[in-house]
Amino acid sequence: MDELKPGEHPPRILVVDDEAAIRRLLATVLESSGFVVHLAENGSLGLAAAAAVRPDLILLDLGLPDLDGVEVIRRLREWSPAPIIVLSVREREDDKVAALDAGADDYLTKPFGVPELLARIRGSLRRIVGQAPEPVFRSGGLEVDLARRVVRVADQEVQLTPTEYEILRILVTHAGKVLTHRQLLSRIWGSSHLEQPHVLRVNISNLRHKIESDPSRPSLLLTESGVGYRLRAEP
Amino acid sequence: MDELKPGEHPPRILVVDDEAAIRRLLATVLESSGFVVHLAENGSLGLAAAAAVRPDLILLDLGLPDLDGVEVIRRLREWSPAPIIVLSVREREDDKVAALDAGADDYLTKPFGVPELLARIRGSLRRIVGQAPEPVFRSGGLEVDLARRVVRVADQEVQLTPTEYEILRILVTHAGKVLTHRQLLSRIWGSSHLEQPHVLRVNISNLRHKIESDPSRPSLLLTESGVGYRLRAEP
DNA sequence: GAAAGGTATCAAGAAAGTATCAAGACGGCT
DNA sequence: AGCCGTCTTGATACTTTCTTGATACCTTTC
Repeated sequence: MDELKPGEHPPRILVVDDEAAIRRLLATVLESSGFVVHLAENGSLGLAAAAAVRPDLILLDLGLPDLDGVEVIRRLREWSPAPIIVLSVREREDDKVAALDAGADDYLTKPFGVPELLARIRGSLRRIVGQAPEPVFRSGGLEVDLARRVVRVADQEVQLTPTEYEILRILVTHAGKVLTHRQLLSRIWGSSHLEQPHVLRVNISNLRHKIESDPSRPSLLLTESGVGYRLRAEP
Repeated sequence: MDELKPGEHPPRILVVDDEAAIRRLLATVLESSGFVVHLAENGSLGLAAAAAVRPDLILLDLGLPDLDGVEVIRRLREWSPAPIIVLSVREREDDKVAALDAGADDYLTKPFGVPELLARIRGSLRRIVGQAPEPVFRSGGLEVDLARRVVRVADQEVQLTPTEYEILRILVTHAGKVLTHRQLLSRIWGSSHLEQPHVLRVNISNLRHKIESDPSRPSLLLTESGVGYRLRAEP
């Protein structure tokens, strides 16, 4: 699997299976692979959990006590595009065909090997990368695309230096909140520069001249006198 | 198979398998299901056919006489997003994991049932509806045909060295994004060269002289000082 | 409203990063 | 072996970014 870029969330996986032993096993394995795991023990709970959690991927046992597995797939597919990987003891081909035609993405027969399961999970997740719209911060005329490391002002691309971008990145990821001088200084220059607010001010000033329409009357990058700086978040 | 909307082309499927009997069987089955089928009997021919035919889906036997199946997957994935379903007699989990991690979408062990194969084909095709991007990148006067490995500038073909092409390929597949020096270095020279940006700079410079109209004032291959490089994506 | 502390801006030198040329090393090929 | 194209390496010129100090401005407090 490719390196996870900083700032990306770990994928959420929902496991729907009635056997407690399997739930525990999967939870352990998946969590140690860096996923966030949610568990449900039957179909109705699974559907509810999927709606609540919005998982990035669903592992679904076909043999559930309350609902038919294929029915669960169909109901999920009414609104969720998340990949569904079916786990089942049934070897019968009809079952596989029905599950896949209902909208499942993959089918694994128990007992399955953990490495294969992980590989199929990686594959399914890899396939949906890029279809999900990437988070872009917008406020005023400002647009910050963290994934592409591109900043636009009034649809015009703006060139930022590494430190300027780093300051903006931190402000964006905490948009609306006040960040103290010390917080910014320690995250960008390290704790040795905590008592040198000057270097921060110069950079904030430069940054304003690049992203504010009237740098002397900031509307986005606001000063909180005596405290720090704050990026205005759109309502 | 679901109803084909009028005016839509039937999906093209490329079958790469060295056993004539299986090729014949699949051709019959797939054609009677409404697909257009193309056949290739080894890895090199398969790669060539894929570039020529641009199939919507590829059925690939892993045990080919000339090239390793995983290698074929990797080479396909350099430019093609088409789903790849692996057909193989190998049961070993390692093989499955390797194929899936190389970019295969699915893995079927021979002998497989035809209905299941068709179900998996339907599933894979359903998933890519509307997202098949043209594998030809265009921006400014630059044209990069990833499938044919051909680069043109102002409709004039340009000869790139292997490393130059590899750099360009990575930039194209992440067009618009900033790629850090370290990302580029590790993907082209491996993680041992992470601290040698010089070799990258020389290659970027050479590449610019081949694809930029004014290499000293780059308009496509942009420098992000202190960070890395980025290929301008057309709006 | 004046003083004190905090903030903004400018400009210049230092440091870091980047571009380019060219010479030699390497590897595949006939 | 000798040729070819390609890759690596070193030297050097160039550009961008960072830091720093001087100075003017603003905000808070009394």
